[in-house]
Amino acid sequence: MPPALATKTEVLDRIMDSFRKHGYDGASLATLSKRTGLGKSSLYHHFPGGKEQMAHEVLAHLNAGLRETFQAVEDEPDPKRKLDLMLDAIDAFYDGGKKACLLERLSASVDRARFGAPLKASFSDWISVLTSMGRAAGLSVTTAQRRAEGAVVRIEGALVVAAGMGDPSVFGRTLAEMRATLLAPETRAR
Amino acid sequence: MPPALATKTEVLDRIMDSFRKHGYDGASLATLSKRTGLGKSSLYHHFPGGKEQMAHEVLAHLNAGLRETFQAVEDEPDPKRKLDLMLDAIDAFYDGGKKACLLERLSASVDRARFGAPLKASFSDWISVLTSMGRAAGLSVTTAQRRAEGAVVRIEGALVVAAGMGDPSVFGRTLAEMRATLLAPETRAR
DNA sequence: GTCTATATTTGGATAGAC
DNA sequence: GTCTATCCAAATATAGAC
Repeated sequence: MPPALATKTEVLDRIMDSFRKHGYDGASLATLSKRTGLGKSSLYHHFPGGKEQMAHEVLAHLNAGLRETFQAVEDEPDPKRKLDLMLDAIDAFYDGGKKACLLERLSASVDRARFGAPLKASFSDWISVLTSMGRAAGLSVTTAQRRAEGAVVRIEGALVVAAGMGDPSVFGRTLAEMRATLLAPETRAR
Repeated sequence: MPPALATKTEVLDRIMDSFRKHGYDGASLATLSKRTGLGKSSLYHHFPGGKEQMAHEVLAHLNAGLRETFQAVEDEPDPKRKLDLMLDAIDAFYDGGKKACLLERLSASVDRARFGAPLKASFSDWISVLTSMGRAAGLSVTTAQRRAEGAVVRIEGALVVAAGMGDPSVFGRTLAEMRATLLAPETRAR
Protein backbone atom coordinates (compact mmCIF):
# COMPACT_ATOMS: atom_id res chain seq x y z
CA MET A 1 0.00 0.00 0.00
CA PRO A 2 1.73 3.12 -1.18
CA PRO A 3 1.26 5.45 1.81
CA ALA A 4 -0.24 8.52 0.19
CA LEU A 5 2.49 8.84 -2.36
CA ALA A 6 1.37 12.27 -3.37
CA THR A 7 0.37 15.02 -0.99
CA LYS A 8 -2.53 17.24 -1.90
CA THR A 9 -0.10 19.95 -2.93
CA GLU A 10 1.63 17.60 -5.34
CA VAL A 11 -1.71 16.48 -6.72
CA LEU A 12 -2.74 20.08 -7.27
CA ASP A 13 0.59 20.83 -8.92
CA ARG A 14 0.05 18.04 -11.39
CA ILE A 15 -3.52 19.00 -12.11
CA MET A 16 -2.40 22.57 -12.64
CA ASP A 17 0.22 21.24 -15.01
CA SER A 18 -2.43 19.42 -17.04
CA PHE A 19 -4.69 22.46 -17.22
CA ARG A 20 -1.79 24.64 -18.29
CA LYS A 21 -0.86 22.19 -21.00
CA HIS A 22 -4.25 21.15 -22.36
CA GLY A 23 -6.63 23.84 -21.15
CA TYR A 24 -9.76 23.15 -19.13
CA ASP A 25 -11.72 21.45 -21.89
CA GLY A 26 -8.69 19.64 -23.23
CA ALA A 27 -7.72 18.09 -19.91
CA SER A 28 -9.95 15.03 -19.59
CA LEU A 29 -10.35 13.00 -16.44
CA ALA A 30 -8.30 10.31 -18.15
CA THR A 31 -5.52 12.86 -18.64
CA LEU A 32 -5.74 14.05 -15.08
CA SER A 33 -5.83 10.50 -13.79
CA LYS A 34 -2.66 9.57 -15.66
CA ARG A 35 -0.86 12.76 -14.71
CA THR A 36 -1.63 12.42 -11.00
CA GLY A 37 -1.33 8.65 -10.85
CA LEU A 38 -4.73 8.50 -9.18
CA GLY A 39 -7.71 6.62 -10.55
CA LYS A 40 -10.81 8.54 -11.48
CA SER A 41 -12.59 7.49 -8.31
CA SER A 42 -9.69 8.67 -6.20
CA LEU A 43 -9.86 12.02 -7.88
CA TYR A 44 -13.55 12.19 -7.06
CA HIS A 45 -12.74 11.29 -3.50
CA HIS A 46 -10.50 14.36 -3.22
CA PHE A 47 -12.65 16.55 -5.43
CA PRO A 48 -16.31 15.55 -5.06
CA GLY A 49 -17.28 18.44 -7.31
CA GLY A 50 -15.35 16.93 -10.21
CA LYS A 51 -13.36 18.90 -12.73
CA GLU A 52 -14.91 22.20 -11.80
CA GLN A 53 -13.83 21.83 -8.21
CA MET A 54 -10.37 20.81 -9.34
CA ALA A 55 -10.10 24.01 -11.35
CA HIS A 56 -11.24 26.09 -8.40
CA GLU A 57 -8.79 24.46 -6.03
CA VAL A 58 -5.96 24.71 -8.52
CA LEU A 59 -6.72 28.40 -8.87
CA ALA A 60 -6.65 28.82 -5.09
CA HIS A 61 -3.44 26.79 -4.99
CA LEU A 62 -1.90 29.10 -7.57
CA ASN A 63 -2.95 32.18 -5.62
CA ALA A 64 -1.39 30.76 -2.47
CA GLY A 65 1.85 30.28 -4.36
CA LEU A 66 1.65 33.76 -5.81
CA ARG A 67 1.13 35.26 -2.37
CA GLU A 68 4.30 33.54 -1.16
CA THR A 69 6.25 34.99 -4.04
CA PHE A 70 4.70 38.40 -3.57
CA GLN A 71 5.53 38.32 0.12
CA ALA A 72 9.16 37.52 -0.60
CA VAL A 73 9.21 40.38 -3.09
CA GLU A 74 7.74 42.85 -0.65
CA ASP A 75 10.13 41.79 2.09
CA GLU A 76 13.04 42.77 -0.10
CA PRO A 77 13.83 46.43 0.57
CA ASP A 78 15.88 47.24 -2.52
CA PRO A 79 13.60 48.13 -5.47
CA LYS A 80 16.00 46.82 -8.06
CA ARG A 81 16.28 43.50 -6.24
CA LYS A 82 12.49 43.40 -5.85
CA LEU A 83 12.20 43.50 -9.61
CA ASP A 84 14.84 40.82 -10.04
CA LEU A 85 13.12 38.53 -7.55
CA MET A 86 9.80 38.96 -9.31
CA LEU A 87 11.15 38.43 -12.78
CA ASP A 88 13.20 35.41 -11.74
CA ALA A 89 10.14 33.85 -10.14
CA ILE A 90 8.13 34.52 -13.28
CA ASP A 91 10.83 33.12 -15.53
CA ALA A 92 10.98 29.95 -13.44
CA PHE A 93 7.21 29.52 -13.19
CA TYR A 94 6.76 29.76 -16.94
CA ASP A 95 9.92 27.75 -17.58
CA GLY A 96 11.45 30.36 -19.81
CA GLY A 97 8.27 30.69 -21.86
CA LYS A 98 7.73 26.99 -22.46
CA LYS A 99 4.80 26.63 -20.06
CA ALA A 100 1.49 28.43 -20.44
CA CYS A 101 -0.35 30.60 -17.96
CA LEU A 102 -3.10 28.89 -15.99
CA LEU A 103 -5.14 32.08 -15.88
CA GLU A 104 -5.06 32.38 -19.64
CA ARG A 105 -6.01 28.77 -20.22
CA LEU A 106 -8.84 28.93 -17.72
CA SER A 107 -10.27 32.26 -18.80
CA ALA A 108 -10.30 30.91 -22.34
CA SER A 109 -12.49 27.92 -21.70
CA VAL A 110 -14.25 28.20 -18.38
CA ASP A 111 -17.63 29.59 -17.43
CA ARG A 112 -17.30 33.25 -16.58
CA ALA A 113 -20.16 33.10 -14.09
CA ARG A 114 -18.34 30.56 -11.95
CA PHE A 115 -14.70 31.53 -12.52
CA GLY A 116 -14.87 35.20 -13.39
CA ALA A 117 -14.34 36.46 -9.84
CA PRO A 118 -11.29 34.38 -8.89
CA LEU A 119 -9.68 34.97 -12.28
CA LYS A 120 -10.17 38.68 -12.01
CA ALA A 121 -8.85 38.62 -8.46
CA SER A 122 -5.66 36.86 -9.52
CA PHE A 123 -4.96 39.34 -12.27
CA SER A 124 -5.77 42.27 -9.98
CA ASP A 125 -3.50 41.00 -7.22
CA TRP A 126 -0.67 40.58 -9.63
CA ILE A 127 -1.05 44.07 -11.03
CA SER A 128 -1.35 45.47 -7.50
CA VAL A 129 1.93 43.95 -6.41
CA LEU A 130 3.69 45.27 -9.49
CA THR A 131 2.18 48.67 -8.82
CA SER A 132 3.49 48.65 -5.24
CA MET A 133 6.88 47.75 -6.58
CA GLY A 134 6.84 50.71 -8.89
CA ARG A 135 5.70 53.01 -6.10
CA ALA A 136 8.51 51.74 -3.87
CA ALA A 137 10.91 52.57 -6.66
CA GLY A 138 9.65 56.14 -6.64
CA LEU A 139 7.23 56.10 -9.55
CA SER A 140 4.02 58.12 -9.49
CA VAL A 141 0.77 56.24 -8.91
CA THR A 142 -0.38 56.61 -12.48
CA THR A 143 2.91 55.55 -13.99
CA ALA A 144 3.26 52.64 -11.59
CA GLN A 145 -0.26 51.43 -12.41
CA ARG A 146 0.16 51.82 -16.13
CA ARG A 147 3.49 50.03 -16.16
CA ALA A 148 2.20 47.24 -13.92
CA GLU A 149 -0.72 46.60 -16.24
CA GLY A 150 1.63 46.78 -19.20
CA ALA A 151 3.94 44.26 -17.59
CA VAL A 152 1.21 41.67 -17.08
CA VAL A 153 -0.01 42.33 -20.61
CA ARG A 154 3.44 41.73 -22.02
CA ILE A 155 4.05 38.59 -19.99
CA GLU A 156 0.77 37.06 -21.09
CA GLY A 157 1.32 38.14 -24.67
CA ALA A 158 4.86 36.80 -24.75
CA LEU A 159 3.57 33.43 -23.57
CA VAL A 160 0.93 33.38 -26.29
CA VAL A 161 3.39 34.32 -29.02
CA ALA A 162 5.97 31.87 -27.70
CA ALA A 163 3.42 29.06 -27.82
CA GLY A 164 2.08 30.08 -31.22
CA MET A 165 5.52 30.39 -32.80
CA GLY A 166 6.79 27.30 -31.05
CA ASP A 167 9.76 29.39 -29.92
CA PRO A 168 10.12 30.51 -26.31
CA SER A 169 12.86 33.05 -27.04
CA VAL A 170 10.38 35.92 -27.30
CA PHE A 171 9.56 35.37 -23.65
CA GLY A 172 13.19 35.89 -22.68
CA ARG A 173 13.44 39.06 -24.75
CA THR A 174 10.26 40.40 -23.16
CA LEU A 175 11.48 39.76 -19.62
CA ALA A 176 14.84 41.34 -20.44
CA GLU A 177 13.16 44.48 -21.72
CA MET A 178 11.01 44.65 -18.61
CA ARG A 179 14.06 44.26 -16.41
CA ALA A 180 15.53 47.31 -18.08
CA THR A 181 12.50 49.56 -18.30
CA LEU A 182 9.89 48.67 -15.69
CA LEU A 183 11.32 50.76 -12.84
CA ALA A 184 13.18 53.30 -14.96
CA PRO A 185 12.73 56.93 -13.88
CA GLU A 186 9.82 58.60 -15.58
CA THR A 187 11.41 61.82 -16.80
CA ARG A 188 10.29 61.70 -20.38
CA ALA A 189 9.63 59.03 -22.99
CA ARG A 190 8.02 55.64 -22.31
CA MET B 1 -35.31 25.39 -50.67
CA PRO B 2 -33.10 28.09 -49.30
CA PRO B 3 -30.63 28.57 -52.13
CA ALA B 4 -27.32 28.29 -50.29
CA LEU B 5 -28.23 30.86 -47.71
CA ALA B 6 -24.68 31.06 -46.51
CA THR B 7 -21.67 31.24 -48.75
CA LYS B 8 -18.56 29.35 -47.76
CA THR B 9 -17.02 32.59 -46.56
CA GLU B 10 -19.96 33.22 -44.26
CA VAL B 11 -19.79 29.68 -42.97
CA LEU B 12 -16.09 30.06 -42.25
CA ASP B 13 -16.72 33.38 -40.53
CA ARG B 14 -19.21 31.75 -38.20
CA ILE B 15 -17.00 28.78 -37.47
CA MET B 16 -14.15 31.16 -36.74
CA ASP B 17 -16.44 33.01 -34.42
CA SER B 18 -17.23 29.81 -32.52
CA PHE B 19 -13.58 28.85 -32.22
CA ARG B 20 -12.67 32.32 -30.97
CA LYS B 21 -15.42 32.17 -28.39
CA HIS B 22 -15.17 28.60 -27.15
CA GLY B 23 -11.73 27.44 -28.24
CA TYR B 24 -11.09 24.36 -30.34
CA ASP B 25 -12.04 21.82 -27.68
CA GLY B 26 -14.94 23.88 -26.41
CA ALA B 27 -16.60 24.33 -29.79
CA SER B 28 -18.58 21.13 -30.31
CA LEU B 29 -20.17 20.09 -33.56
CA ALA B 30 -23.51 20.93 -31.96
CA THR B 31 -22.23 24.46 -31.30
CA LEU B 32 -20.89 24.81 -34.81
CA SER B 33 -24.10 23.42 -36.27
CA LYS B 34 -26.22 25.96 -34.42
CA ARG B 35 -23.90 28.84 -35.18
CA THR B 36 -23.78 28.10 -38.91
CA GLY B 37 -27.35 27.00 -39.28
CA LEU B 38 -26.13 23.83 -40.97
CA GLY B 39 -26.83 20.32 -39.76
CA LYS B 40 -23.94 18.16 -38.69
CA SER B 41 -24.08 16.18 -41.91
CA SER B 42 -23.98 19.36 -43.97
CA LEU B 43 -20.90 20.40 -42.10
CA TYR B 44 -19.30 17.05 -42.93
CA HIS B 45 -20.28 17.56 -46.53
CA HIS B 46 -18.29 20.80 -46.64
CA PHE B 47 -15.54 19.58 -44.34
CA PRO B 48 -15.09 15.82 -44.77
CA GLY B 49 -12.15 15.96 -42.40
CA GLY B 50 -14.40 17.12 -39.57
CA LYS B 51 -13.41 19.62 -36.94
CA GLU B 52 -9.75 19.44 -37.74
CA GLN B 53 -10.33 20.40 -41.35
CA MET B 54 -12.62 23.20 -40.22
CA ALA B 55 -9.85 24.59 -38.07
CA HIS B 56 -7.39 24.40 -40.93
CA GLU B 57 -9.72 26.13 -43.35
CA VAL B 58 -10.65 28.77 -40.82
CA LEU B 59 -6.97 29.45 -40.30
CA ALA B 60 -6.48 29.80 -44.05
CA HIS B 61 -9.55 32.01 -44.19
CA LEU B 62 -8.11 34.21 -41.49
CA ASN B 63 -4.80 34.48 -43.30
CA ALA B 64 -6.58 35.48 -46.48
CA GLY B 65 -8.35 38.24 -44.59
CA LEU B 66 -5.11 39.35 -42.98
CA ARG B 67 -3.42 39.56 -46.36
CA GLU B 68 -6.19 41.86 -47.56
CA THR B 69 -5.71 44.13 -44.58
CA PHE B 70 -1.95 44.03 -44.93
CA GLN B 71 -2.23 44.90 -48.60
CA ALA B 72 -4.38 47.92 -47.84
CA VAL B 73 -1.84 48.97 -45.25
CA GLU B 74 1.07 48.64 -47.64
CA ASP B 75 -0.75 50.56 -50.35
CA GLU B 76 -1.03 53.53 -48.05
CA PRO B 77 2.08 55.68 -48.55
CA ASP B 78 1.97 57.79 -45.38
CA PRO B 79 3.59 55.89 -42.46
CA LYS B 80 1.38 57.51 -39.87
CA ARG B 81 -1.74 56.55 -41.81
CA LYS B 82 -0.36 53.06 -42.30
CA LEU B 83 -0.26 52.68 -38.55
CA ASP B 84 -3.75 54.07 -38.14
CA LEU B 85 -5.14 51.72 -40.77
CA MET B 86 -3.53 48.75 -39.08
CA LEU B 87 -4.64 49.65 -35.59
CA ASP B 88 -8.18 50.45 -36.70
CA ALA B 89 -8.41 47.09 -38.44
CA ILE B 90 -7.11 45.38 -35.32
CA ASP B 91 -9.49 47.25 -33.07
CA ALA B 92 -12.41 46.27 -35.27
CA PHE B 93 -11.39 42.64 -35.63
CA TYR B 94 -11.09 42.18 -31.88
CA ASP B 95 -14.16 44.30 -31.25
CA GLY B 96 -12.38 46.64 -28.88
CA GLY B 97 -10.94 43.75 -26.89
CA LYS B 98 -14.18 41.82 -26.48
CA LYS B 99 -13.34 39.08 -28.96
CA ALA B 100 -10.43 36.67 -28.58
CA CYS B 101 -7.66 35.88 -31.00
CA LEU B 102 -8.15 32.76 -33.11
CA LEU B 103 -4.43 32.06 -33.13
CA GLU B 104 -4.30 32.11 -29.35
CA ARG B 105 -7.30 29.85 -28.96
CA LEU B 106 -6.02 27.38 -31.51
CA SER B 107 -2.44 27.28 -30.27
CA ALA B 108 -3.84 26.66 -26.81
CA SER B 109 -5.70 23.49 -27.58
CA VAL B 110 -4.66 22.08 -30.88
CA ASP B 111 -2.06 19.51 -31.80
CA ARG B 112 1.22 21.22 -32.51
CA ALA B 113 2.24 18.63 -35.07
CA ARG B 114 -0.74 19.40 -37.27
CA PHE B 115 -1.23 23.12 -36.63
CA GLY B 116 2.21 24.31 -35.64
CA ALA B 117 3.25 25.38 -39.12
CA PRO B 118 0.20 27.46 -40.10
CA LEU B 119 0.05 29.07 -36.67
CA LYS B 120 3.68 30.04 -36.81
CA ALA B 121 3.22 31.34 -40.34
CA SER B 122 0.36 33.60 -39.28
CA PHE B 123 2.31 35.10 -36.43
CA SER B 124 5.39 35.53 -38.61
CA ASP B 125 3.45 37.25 -41.37
CA TRP B 126 1.92 39.63 -38.91
CA ILE B 127 5.26 40.54 -37.40
CA SER B 128 6.76 40.93 -40.87
CA VAL B 129 4.14 43.42 -41.95
CA LEU B 130 4.60 45.46 -38.79
CA THR B 131 8.35 45.37 -39.35
CA SER B 132 7.92 46.69 -42.89
CA MET B 133 5.76 49.45 -41.53
CA GLY B 134 8.45 50.46 -39.11
CA ARG B 135 11.08 50.36 -41.83
CA ALA B 136 8.91 52.57 -44.04
CA ALA B 137 8.69 55.01 -41.14
CA GLY B 138 12.45 55.20 -41.05
CA LEU B 139 13.26 52.83 -38.22
CA SER B 140 16.34 50.62 -38.29
CA VAL B 141 15.86 46.94 -39.03
CA THR B 142 16.55 45.88 -35.46
CA THR B 143 14.29 48.46 -33.92
CA ALA B 144 11.52 47.77 -36.41
CA GLN B 145 11.72 44.05 -35.73
CA ARG B 146 11.83 44.42 -31.99
CA ARG B 147 8.90 46.82 -31.96
CA ALA B 148 6.88 44.65 -34.32
CA GLU B 149 7.32 41.63 -32.11
CA GLY B 150 6.52 43.75 -29.07
CA ALA B 151 3.36 45.01 -30.72
CA VAL B 152 2.01 41.53 -31.39
CA VAL B 153 3.00 40.51 -27.88
CA ARG B 154 1.08 43.42 -26.40
CA ILE B 155 -1.99 42.88 -28.55
CA GLU B 156 -2.19 39.22 -27.58
CA GLY B 157 -1.50 40.01 -23.95
CA ALA B 158 -4.07 42.76 -23.83
CA LEU B 159 -6.68 40.35 -25.18
CA VAL B 160 -5.79 37.79 -22.52
CA VAL B 161 -5.93 40.32 -19.69
CA ALA B 162 -9.13 41.85 -21.03
CA ALA B 163 -10.76 38.42 -21.08
CA GLY B 164 -9.41 37.45 -17.68
CA MET B 165 -10.47 40.68 -16.02
CA GLY B 166 -13.77 40.77 -17.83
CA ASP B 167 -12.92 44.33 -18.81
CA PRO B 168 -11.93 45.21 -22.38
CA SER B 169 -10.63 48.68 -21.50
CA VAL B 170 -7.04 47.47 -21.19
CA PHE B 171 -7.15 46.64 -24.88
CA GLY B 172 -8.02 50.22 -25.73
CA ARG B 173 -5.22 51.55 -23.54
CA THR B 174 -2.75 49.19 -25.17
CA LEU B 175 -3.72 50.20 -28.68
CA ALA B 176 -3.54 53.88 -27.72
CA GLU B 177 -0.04 53.47 -26.36
CA MET B 178 1.01 51.67 -29.52
CA ARG B 179 -0.46 54.41 -31.67
CA ALA B 180 1.78 56.87 -29.83
CA THR B 181 5.01 54.90 -29.61
CA LEU B 182 5.24 52.25 -32.32
CA LEU B 183 6.68 54.46 -35.04
CA ALA B 184 8.29 57.08 -32.79
CA PRO B 185 11.83 58.08 -33.73
CA GLU B 186 14.43 55.95 -32.04
CA THR B 187 16.76 58.61 -30.65
CA ARG B 188 16.95 57.35 -27.11
CA ALA B 189 14.67 55.62 -24.62
CA ARG B 190 12.13 52.86 -25.45
C1' DG C 1 -26.59 19.97 -50.18
C1' DT C 2 -29.34 19.19 -46.61
C1' DC C 3 -31.82 16.49 -43.57
C1' DT C 4 -33.14 12.46 -39.92
C1' DA C 5 -31.54 8.79 -37.93
C1' DT C 6 -27.82 5.97 -35.97
C1' DA C 7 -23.29 4.16 -34.91
C1' DT C 8 -19.12 4.66 -32.12
C1' DT C 9 -16.13 6.66 -28.92
C1' DT C 10 -14.99 9.49 -25.29
C1' DG C 11 -15.90 12.18 -21.22
C1' DG C 12 -17.77 13.01 -16.71
C1' DA C 13 -19.44 10.80 -12.83
C1' DT C 14 -21.00 6.82 -9.38
C1' DA C 15 -21.34 2.24 -6.94
C1' DG C 16 -19.40 -0.76 -4.24
C1' DA C 17 -15.50 -3.96 -3.12
C1' DC C 18 -11.12 -3.88 -0.75
C1' DG D 1 -8.13 6.20 -0.08
C1' DT D 2 -7.81 3.51 -3.84
C1' DC D 3 -9.37 0.36 -7.10
C1' DT D 4 -12.59 -2.13 -10.95
C1' DA D 5 -16.69 -1.98 -13.09
C1' DT D 6 -20.35 0.50 -14.77
C1' DC D 7 -23.74 4.19 -16.08
C1' DC D 8 -25.16 8.03 -18.66
C1' DA D 9 -24.62 11.96 -21.47
C1' DA D 10 -22.22 14.24 -24.96
C1' DA D 11 -19.11 14.34 -28.74
C1' DT D 12 -17.42 12.90 -33.29
C1' DA D 13 -18.62 10.79 -37.20
C1' DT D 14 -21.42 8.05 -40.79
C1' DA D 15 -25.53 6.06 -43.55
C1' DG D 16 -28.90 6.79 -46.40
C1' DA D 17 -33.28 9.23 -47.68
C1' DC D 18 -34.84 13.40 -50.05
